[in-house]
Amino acid sequence: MARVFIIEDDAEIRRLVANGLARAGHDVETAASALDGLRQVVADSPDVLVLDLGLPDMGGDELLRMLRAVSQIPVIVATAQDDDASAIALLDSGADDYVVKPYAVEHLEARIRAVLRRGHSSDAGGRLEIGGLSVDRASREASVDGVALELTPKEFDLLLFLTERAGEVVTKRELLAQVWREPYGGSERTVDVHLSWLRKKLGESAAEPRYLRTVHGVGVKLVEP
Amino acid sequence: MARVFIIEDDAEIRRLVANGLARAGHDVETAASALDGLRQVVADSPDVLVLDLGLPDMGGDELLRMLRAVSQIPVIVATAQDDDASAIALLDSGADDYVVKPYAVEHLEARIRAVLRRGHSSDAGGRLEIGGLSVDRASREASVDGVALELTPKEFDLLLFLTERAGEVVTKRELLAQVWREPYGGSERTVDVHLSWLRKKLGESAAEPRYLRTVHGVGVKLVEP
DNA sequence: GCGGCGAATCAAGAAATCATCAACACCGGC
DNA sequence: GCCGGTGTTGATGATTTCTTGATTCGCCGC
Repeated sequence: MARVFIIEDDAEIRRLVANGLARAGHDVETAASALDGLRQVVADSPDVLVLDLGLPDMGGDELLRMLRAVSQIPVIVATAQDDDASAIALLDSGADDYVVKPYAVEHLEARIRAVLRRGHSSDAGGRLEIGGLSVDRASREASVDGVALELTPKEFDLLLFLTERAGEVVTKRELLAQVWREPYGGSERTVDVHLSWLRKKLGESAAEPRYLRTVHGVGVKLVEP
Repeated sequence: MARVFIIEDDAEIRRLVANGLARAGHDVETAASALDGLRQVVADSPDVLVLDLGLPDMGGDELLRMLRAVSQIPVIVATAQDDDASAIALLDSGADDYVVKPYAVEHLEARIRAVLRRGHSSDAGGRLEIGGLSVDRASREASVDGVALELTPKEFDLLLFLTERAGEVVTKRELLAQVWREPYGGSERTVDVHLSWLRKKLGESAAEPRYLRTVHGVGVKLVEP
C-alpha cells in the first residue's frame, strides 16, 4: 500500500488507472495538468508519481527537471507506445522507470512495487543481499556465498539491475533500455550473451539455474535459490 | 551516531532528508534560513552541517565565510544539479564536500560518514592506514610498508582522496572536481597520468595492482591489497 | 513424437577504454 | 632570464569488453 500520485490529462485514463490502483489498496491522488500536479506533489509528497508524457501544458522533461530540483520522489513515466528514445531520455532526466501506453494497470502496479522496493532496500547502505548473493553499489563488488565475483562493467550493471528487481520478470527489451541505455541499438541476443556470462560467473547454467531463472517467452528474473 | 544540522529552505526536502538521516541513527536539527541556521549552529555546535545552496536570504559562500570565522565544523554543501562551478567555489570557501541535488539520502549519509571519519582521524593525528599504506594529512607524508614516499602535491592529494574513499569506486570526473578543483577544465586523461605516476611510486602498475584497482568503464578505487 | 521457435553457448571480430612514454607548457625561485 | 620541478596534453600500443554470427539445445504446442 502506498500513496500514489497520477498526472494524466485524459480524464478517462485517469479514472481507470486511479480506480485500478485504489482497488489494489493504494491511496491515489490525481491531477490533470503538469502545473497542478507539480504543485500538489510538492505539497502532498506522495510515495511515487506516475507521470504521463504529452501533457498539454508542459514537456515531460521540463516537468521532471523542475520536480527533481525540489524532490527525490520516485517517478514512473508513461510513454506513448514504443517510443523508447524519449523514454530513455526521460530516464536520464531523472525518471526511475517507465511503462508503455496502453498499459495494464497491474503492470503499472508491479512497477510501483518495484520502485518502492528499490527505494527501501537502498537504505541499507547501498548493498543488496539475496540468498547468498551480495551486490554492493559503491564498490561495485558482488559476491556469492562470500566469494567475490570478477564482473565486467555490463555484467555488474546487469546483475545490479536484476537484483534491484528481484523476483520480478524482466524482458530483454527492458534490459536493453535500462542497462544498455540505447534506444535503437542492440539486438536482444546481446542480452542473452551477457546473461550467459553472468550465469557462468555465478556458478550456474541455464539448465541448472540458481539465481537467474529464464521465463520462456518473457524474459528472466532473479530469484532466491 | 552523529549530530547533523541541516539548513534548507524547502520544507519538503528538509523533511525528507531529516527523516532519512534520523532513520540512519543520526540526531538531526534543521533550520529554514541562513540566519536562523547560522545562529543555531553556533549555539548547538553539531558534528556536521548540511548546507543547501540557493537560500533566499544569503548566498552560500557568504554564509560559509561567516561560519568559518567562528567554527571549524565540517560542512557538506548541496548544490543544484551539475553546477560543478559553484560547488567548487564553495569547496574553496571552506566546504568539506558536496552532493548534487537531487541526491539520495544514503548518498548524503555516506558523505557524512566520510567527513566525520576525516574529522576524527585528524584528531587522532590525521593519519589514515590501509594495508601497509599510511597517509598522514597533517604532515602530508605517506609511506608504504614503513618506507616513505616522495610525492608531489597533486599526487599526495590524489592519494589522500582515494584513501579517504577507500573501497569506493571513484570516477575520474569526480577526481577532477574534488582533487583538481576545476569545474570544466582538464581532460580525464590528466587523471590517468597522475594515477600512473602514483602507481609507480607505490611500487605497482596497472597490470600488477596492489592498492589502486582500475574499474573499467567507471573509475578507480583504492583497496586493501 | 515432431516441427517451430526462442534461448544458450561458442567463437571471433569490432569497439571502447586504459596505461604509458614523451614532448611541451607553466610556475616560482634564483 | 634561466632552471628545476610539476602539471598537462598528444600519440600509440595494449588490454579489456562488447557485439554479432553461427550452431546447438531445449521448451511448447500440435
